[in-house]
Amino acid sequence: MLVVADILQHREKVIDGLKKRNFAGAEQKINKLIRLDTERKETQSHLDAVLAEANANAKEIGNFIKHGLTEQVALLKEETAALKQQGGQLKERLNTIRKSLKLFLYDIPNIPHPLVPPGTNEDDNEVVSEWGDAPALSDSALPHWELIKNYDIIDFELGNKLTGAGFPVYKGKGARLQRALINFFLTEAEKAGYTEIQPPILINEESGYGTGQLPDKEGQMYHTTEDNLYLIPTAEVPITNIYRDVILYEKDLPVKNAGYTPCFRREAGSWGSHVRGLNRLHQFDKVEIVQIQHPEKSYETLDEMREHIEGLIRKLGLKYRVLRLCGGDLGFTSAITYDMEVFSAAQKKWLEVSSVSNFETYQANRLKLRFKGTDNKTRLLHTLNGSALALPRIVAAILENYQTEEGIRIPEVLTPYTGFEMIP
RNA sequence: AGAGGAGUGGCAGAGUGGUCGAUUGCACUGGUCUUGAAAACCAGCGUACCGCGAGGUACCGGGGGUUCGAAUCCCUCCUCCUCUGCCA
Repeated sequence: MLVVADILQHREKVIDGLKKRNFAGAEQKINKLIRLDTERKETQSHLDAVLAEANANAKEIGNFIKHGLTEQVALLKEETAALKQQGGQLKERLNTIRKSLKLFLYDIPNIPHPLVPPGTNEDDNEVVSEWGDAPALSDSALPHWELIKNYDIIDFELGNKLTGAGFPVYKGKGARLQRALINFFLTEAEKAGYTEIQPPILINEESGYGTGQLPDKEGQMYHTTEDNLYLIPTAEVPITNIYRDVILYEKDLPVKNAGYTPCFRREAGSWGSHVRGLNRLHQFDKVEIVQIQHPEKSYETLDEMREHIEGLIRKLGLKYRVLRLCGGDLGFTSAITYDMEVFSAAQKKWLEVSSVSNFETYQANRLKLRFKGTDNKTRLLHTLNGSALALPRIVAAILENYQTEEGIRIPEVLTPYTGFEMIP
């Protein structure tokens, strides 16, 4: 969430930023927020004064008792009881104000970075770069949902039987390809200096709030009501929440963590014919990279992460492009996001396989993730994360782009991990 | 899952109703001394909110309660340890 002090200091900038996102009622909401904060300060000051007086009385009563001045004790107790009642009311009011202030802050998204282009939807995203060539496929080339049937490597019907739509079963070389990709991505992350993490894939409510999935995306996560836990939609949640309520030292920065997890998304209401095959699933595998960085260095880090991700796609030999998301398409908690899209040759579609974002202090503020600088001051850190990479669409692109008459060729970098060069 | 015990500042560890935000040790930071280092000595050393400041307020696992006053008493939840049970 945004920092109230920043809102007070840069009111116009904040409002302009929210407008770039097409955030409805930006001005009114910010004004209301400022009023609430003023009220909060006033109430707090008042309460503090009352408590200070009550505390002084309590000490005085202690002294009276010590000296056996029972009448004074009774008198002062009575007086203090009144203060206490007043304090109770103020406290209640303060809590109410605090709560609605928090709700307001939860409701306000991050301010976009100046580089973020204006726009309302994905058509307004800016193509930053493009790399590679689409393979020359024969006329008999098939989309991946046909290929997986023909080669019997991924089975949606079986998934339907076991769980339901969007939970495919990977079989034989299909399963092995999954394992190879995860292994390849993790090894590359390790080479790039990331520490591998294996986090829990169920998280509690607090963690959900920490990285901003709650309350914004409540309905998008699978919820186990018995224990009030959520299945993670991305490894970002547990891996970033490791640093909830943590104060780091400047010398420990940047923190670089990576992890493989399955990811679970309900995708409520976003099902349709355009999401055939592996294009959209309820459960999928992903390797995520997360960095925690000094506020002045986070944009260098963002570039570094982007290069890492692009490197992976290049090594796999897939044609791709990089998009800078426009204000309207930007995630709630993100200040800037780049999407990497791979070209799926048979579908003739761009498929998003990675999204890398700088959240600046938005998550850190909720997480209370700070660092102690060399000046010994405590400040909020910047958090960043990116997919490196999400598997299903990469698999879709590999299957389609590498299909031949003899079978599906495996990209060279993967063969040490798969142990085979061809799915015949 | 049942019984018992415990949760205090970065760590260790005092404190069981009254100036306790908390003794002390270690660690850490600055200084003195030293050719340098170590040792010794001196000083500093949690977080948040309000205030220009002096200063005030809150926080001893979380939440609630008793009391003029709670780290200390009560209730509840969470976590950890020991034993029993169960289990991959």
